[in-house]
Amino acid sequence: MSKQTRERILETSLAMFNALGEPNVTTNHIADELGISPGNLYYHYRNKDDIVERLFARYEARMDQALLVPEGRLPNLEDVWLQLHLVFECMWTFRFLYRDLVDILSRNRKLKQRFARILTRAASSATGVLKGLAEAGILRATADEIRATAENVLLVATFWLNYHAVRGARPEATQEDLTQGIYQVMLLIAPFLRDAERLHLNTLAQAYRR
Amino acid sequence: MSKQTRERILETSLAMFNALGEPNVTTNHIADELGISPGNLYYHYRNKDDIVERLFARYEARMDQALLVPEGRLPNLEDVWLQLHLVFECMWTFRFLYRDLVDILSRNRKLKQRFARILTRAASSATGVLKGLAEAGILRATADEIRATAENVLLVATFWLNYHAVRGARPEATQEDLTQGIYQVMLLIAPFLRDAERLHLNTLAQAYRR
DNA sequence: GTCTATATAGGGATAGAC
DNA sequence: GTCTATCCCTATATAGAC
Repeated sequence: MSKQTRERILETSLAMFNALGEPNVTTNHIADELGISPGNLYYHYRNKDDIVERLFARYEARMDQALLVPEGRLPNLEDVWLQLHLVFECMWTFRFLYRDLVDILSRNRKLKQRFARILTRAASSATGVLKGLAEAGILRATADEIRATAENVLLVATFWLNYHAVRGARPEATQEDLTQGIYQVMLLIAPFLRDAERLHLNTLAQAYRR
Repeated sequence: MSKQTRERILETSLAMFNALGEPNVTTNHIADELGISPGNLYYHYRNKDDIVERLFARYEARMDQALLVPEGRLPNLEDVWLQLHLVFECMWTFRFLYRDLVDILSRNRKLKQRFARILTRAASSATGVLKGLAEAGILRATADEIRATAENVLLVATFWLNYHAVRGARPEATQEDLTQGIYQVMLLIAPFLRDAERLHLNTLAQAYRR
């Protein structure tokens, strides 16, 4: 049973963090929800931060995967869609992290460094893809424009869920809200696309107006 | 002395919230810092949330001012710069609010509604300015592009400080970091500007590359 | 592995003296 | 207005029995 309980604690913690926000979930809440004693929980994990770190490791591994860029050929817009879906689904799965990002990272230096590393990887991925699109003639932008746009892509993606939570009335997001975020990112690069692709994208995006 | 203490509590709370994050500052900390007793603090304010609400009211009033759009004439780029400065300085003054935005608003329905109202006003202000720039011939974009861009302007502005904190290594931001955020917003609308203005803006922005 | 019981610490908040 | 003293409650974490 040991391994199962250990795993169940992680899963339940993730679910509760996502539902209520990490600061609002105590180790007692988690134990209660699982129907185990607080002492038992502390047998499996040293403390709450330990649980957060384990969850972060999973997040990190998944995001590293999502940020991989197809090698050996120039990217196209389909690649961008796919990658954005992978990234947004990863963010959604570990959304508790994004909800209280600054606070969580400020309490744990290691996590802050690791998250900064992910952002750096994401920046280089975004820049690489945009450069590839430019090389393929799908997009037209100067190096400066690409750098600035990549930065805004990171920012919008990172905080889309927070923005949505604060802007919208409904408490929980749906798959459709995620897609809306993806469009919001795509519209950052739309102005630099060839006419055909830009018009196509704008048409698609209309379906997701708030 | 009564009025002075009441006011000093607000000022010290704001400073400590900004420096340490609102969740990490207790009423006892505030009283200690002021050199008064916790009981005295509770004489002036019902609870911590009361303090947060008073600070929010000041934030709200100042942001409402910053969001006013010049009436009776079409806007120009100078107006945009000025307004962004006012908005960013307001956000900076009350940055504790933005640091833990989702958590703070989730604990207080009134604040959530009032913040949503501000965002709505900001959206209509941004849209109005962009439309005005289009009308003045400074900018060229479809109604859909304007709407999407206004949304991204809000998002980037709202979370710029968080993004900067999480991305950069240095803990506290400076006036220069604020200016960087303003450029980041300006670069959202750059692709839609007339050639002369776009080139000028891109040149200016280079000085603020990270 | 799991439980019960408990230690410790801290935060929010109030009563009553001055 | 201000302080001291205190209460209540909750959260983290550990010890020791089963």
